[in-house]
Amino acid sequence: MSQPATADRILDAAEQLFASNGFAETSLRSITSKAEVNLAAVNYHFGSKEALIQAMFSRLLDPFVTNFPQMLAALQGSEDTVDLEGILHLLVDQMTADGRGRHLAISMKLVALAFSQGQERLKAYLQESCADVCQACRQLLIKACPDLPMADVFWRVYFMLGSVVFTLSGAGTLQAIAASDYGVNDELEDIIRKMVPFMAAGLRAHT
Amino acid sequence: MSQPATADRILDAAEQLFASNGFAETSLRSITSKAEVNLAAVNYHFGSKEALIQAMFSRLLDPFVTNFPQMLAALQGSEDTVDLEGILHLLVDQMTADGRGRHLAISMKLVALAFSQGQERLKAYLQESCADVCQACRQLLIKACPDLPMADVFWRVYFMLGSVVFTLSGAGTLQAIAASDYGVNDELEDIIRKMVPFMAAGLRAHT
DNA sequence: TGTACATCAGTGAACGCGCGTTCACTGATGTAC
DNA sequence: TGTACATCAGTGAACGCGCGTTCACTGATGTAC
Repeated sequence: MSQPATADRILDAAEQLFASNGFAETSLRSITSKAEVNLAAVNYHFGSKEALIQAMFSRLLDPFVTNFPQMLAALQGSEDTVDLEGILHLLVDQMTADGRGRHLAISMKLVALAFSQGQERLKAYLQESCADVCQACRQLLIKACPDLPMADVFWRVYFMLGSVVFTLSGAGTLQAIAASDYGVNDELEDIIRKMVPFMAAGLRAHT
Repeated sequence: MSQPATADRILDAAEQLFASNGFAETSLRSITSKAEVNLAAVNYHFGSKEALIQAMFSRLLDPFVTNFPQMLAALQGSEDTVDLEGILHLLVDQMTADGRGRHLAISMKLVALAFSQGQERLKAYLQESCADVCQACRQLLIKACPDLPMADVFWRVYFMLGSVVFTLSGAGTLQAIAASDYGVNDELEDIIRKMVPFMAAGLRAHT
């Protein structure tokens, strides 16, 4: 019966404004103004600014966290020799699915933001909801790199995560530099694909 | 004649508080309280909160930007075949020089913060003051990887920067996880050194 | 050497602004009898 | 079918709090004559 779109309009505006300005820098007034809803609607639908931020991350991550296990299962079911590039390309495909170009950059900005200036509550929530996914990835990578000590796999997962989050969250700026200094016009998807050989080689490197 | 330490005490407190809480989240009152100086001293010495943030980054980056060229010169003077691992280890040594362990994590947090939630003014300043250093690094890496297209070197520099900034800025949390889940107690310096083979292999990877 | 003035480093109290939040209220839709 | 009540979605105006900033002021040090 056509759910009222107010809450979603608030979340849409919040994503964009938080991503480009930060959490404390973005006022509820600017969000409700962009979403064209009443100021009090935020507290009516979400309860508080902090709860709005959590709800925003839930909407962003829940589909990913839900889809991930079956994606991994499909991958593991096929063979028992694991192809590193195959895993990474699958992750990339997952991220770039259904043409969510701009949205991906926004998501990564929000993740970077949460890590660098989020409150403890938010970080704990993110760590908890990603723990399984991270664990599953790590298992897969350990299998794909049997010669590498587990502690090294651990760190290299974060090295890769850093590359992805940093590059994609700053993609807008970096694309502009690349275009003006090197005349290359890489789309976001091109940049992500360029990461695959870099990360695969990094993972395979001898300690 | 023993310069008054007030301004430096403010900068010290600002570094720590901004790094752990963010710019807008940290009030001048909390900074001056930690520094044990009068609230009005910030505006007396720096003019505004924004100017304080810029001054903090200046103090942080200026020594690095100043030292960097002669460091590179020393490296280039030695031979004309450039050793990739040699460059990276030199950068690592530069970062970990004079036992600035905790300080490095704080610096990286501030850089991550500036990228993800800084105002345009600050980002422009950082980009400008790092442009030469970045350019010099890129030249060196292009020489070290003659088979790689320049545009790829460009992107891979940011992949590496992302690994470094992300991992070091979250080092505290990650070290705790590593210790509890894998029983490894890597110091900050160990983590940075682990990055060298990862990044070198990533740089050498075929596109 | 002494006096007058200038600069410097800091201080305490107040200012006004923008913020997140609250509250009494409205109008539409759903449900019970 | 009609009436009474309940719930839901939203609204407009106000509240008080904490913020960055300002300003008149103080006391110490330096400089000129």
